Amino acid sequence: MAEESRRERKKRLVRRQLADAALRLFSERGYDRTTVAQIAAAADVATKTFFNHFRSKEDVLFADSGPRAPVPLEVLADRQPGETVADLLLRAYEAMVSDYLAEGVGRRDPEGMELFRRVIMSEPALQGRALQLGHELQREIADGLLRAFPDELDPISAAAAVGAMSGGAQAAALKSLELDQPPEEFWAALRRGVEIGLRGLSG
Amino acid sequence: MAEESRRERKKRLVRRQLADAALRLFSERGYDRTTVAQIAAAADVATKTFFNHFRSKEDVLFADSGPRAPVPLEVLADRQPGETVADLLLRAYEAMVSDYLAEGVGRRDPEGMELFRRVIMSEPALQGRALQLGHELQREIADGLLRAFPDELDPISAAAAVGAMSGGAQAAALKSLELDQPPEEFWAALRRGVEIGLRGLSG
DNA sequence: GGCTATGGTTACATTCGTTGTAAGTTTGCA
DNA sequence: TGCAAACTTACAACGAATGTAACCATAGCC
Repeated sequence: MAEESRRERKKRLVRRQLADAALRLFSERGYDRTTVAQIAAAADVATKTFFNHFRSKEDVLFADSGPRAPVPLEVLADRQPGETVADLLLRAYEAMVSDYLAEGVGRRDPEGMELFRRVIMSEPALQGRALQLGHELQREIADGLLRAFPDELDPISAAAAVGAMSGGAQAAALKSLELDQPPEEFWAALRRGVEIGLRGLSG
Repeated sequence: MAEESRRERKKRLVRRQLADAALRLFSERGYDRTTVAQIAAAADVATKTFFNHFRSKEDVLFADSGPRAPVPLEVLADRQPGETVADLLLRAYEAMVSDYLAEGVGRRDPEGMELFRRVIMSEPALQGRALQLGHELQREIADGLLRAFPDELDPISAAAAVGAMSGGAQAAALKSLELDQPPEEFWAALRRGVEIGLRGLSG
């Protein structure tokens, strides 16, 4: 498992230093008032080295966020007898949240994740990127859901069901953040968003 | 109403020529293989003039898409007696689609809209921007919905309801486009997405 | 231990998006 | 006619991003 050569270790170190320096500088001076040259200088490497590790300035924030899809997809592949679409979708969603809580985003510590969130919220272009990643995740999950209920769902309904749940959850979560609610209420808001997305307002 | 000076007329003309040239070049050569200098040259103006009209290269595609919110907000402000949240939301949504069909996007003709769609789909960054604009629209509608049902809804539920509907509709519509379905099925998919978003899968 | 291919880093040059500035040109209006 | 405001323009500059070729450390092999 730990078959890591000196070379690989150094490479990972540089990458980590670049990512850390970037997050720090972004939150100190702001995203676009920080140049890639400054990030590279802070990590003590050439500017070009930055682009050897990350495709773009944006990417340094998202590249290590890693794929979130495998965990919920595993749940979807393991449909239990008697489980409805909504039940399974909810279970997949809860597994994803648990994984998120356990692993964090991009192996960052809690303070790092808070910085991460604030930087992204500060820049519209970064929000767009985040929404786009969320959308790709939705598509993967919709495909998994369709595989789990091939006889009961069609591609459109599967996409719509996942879109509704994700849209409800996302909107509720963002609203909660916007209202500066404490963590407890945030999780309650997220739960309500999922519920409304899955079963409508009547639930 | 038509109080338009020669100066304003010329300005609008240049803007229109830039937007048209941009859309044409983007669809001919691809988005990032088209430079702003080329767009400006095609419209026979200086490169800087492009940026006097549009904040960025991306903006030339979205700037004239105009606010879509006023129409549904008007419906939300006109809640009818006995109307449920889902009813009103559905009515606002239908008004928005009607307006969309009548006005198009950015006063473009049907072929222009098809080009517009294809260009956006071709570039992830443009998709991100589109998602972001859709999200802003969601927020405005959620606020309007909360104003219409101040006693029955809270900010979180209103956001979740709008997010669920929008998410369902968006996912269904995109899936339909992805499957290359004809317009008739596209509209049916959109309707189904809205339905699932509003009332859950059971509906 | 030395040799060598590999992979990562580096400086350098270049393209393009974007912004600021100052000067020119057209237009609206007194 | 003349002046001020609004637009356009050329020019310079900065930063993101990419390609290239030289350079250096390491891994793997003798």
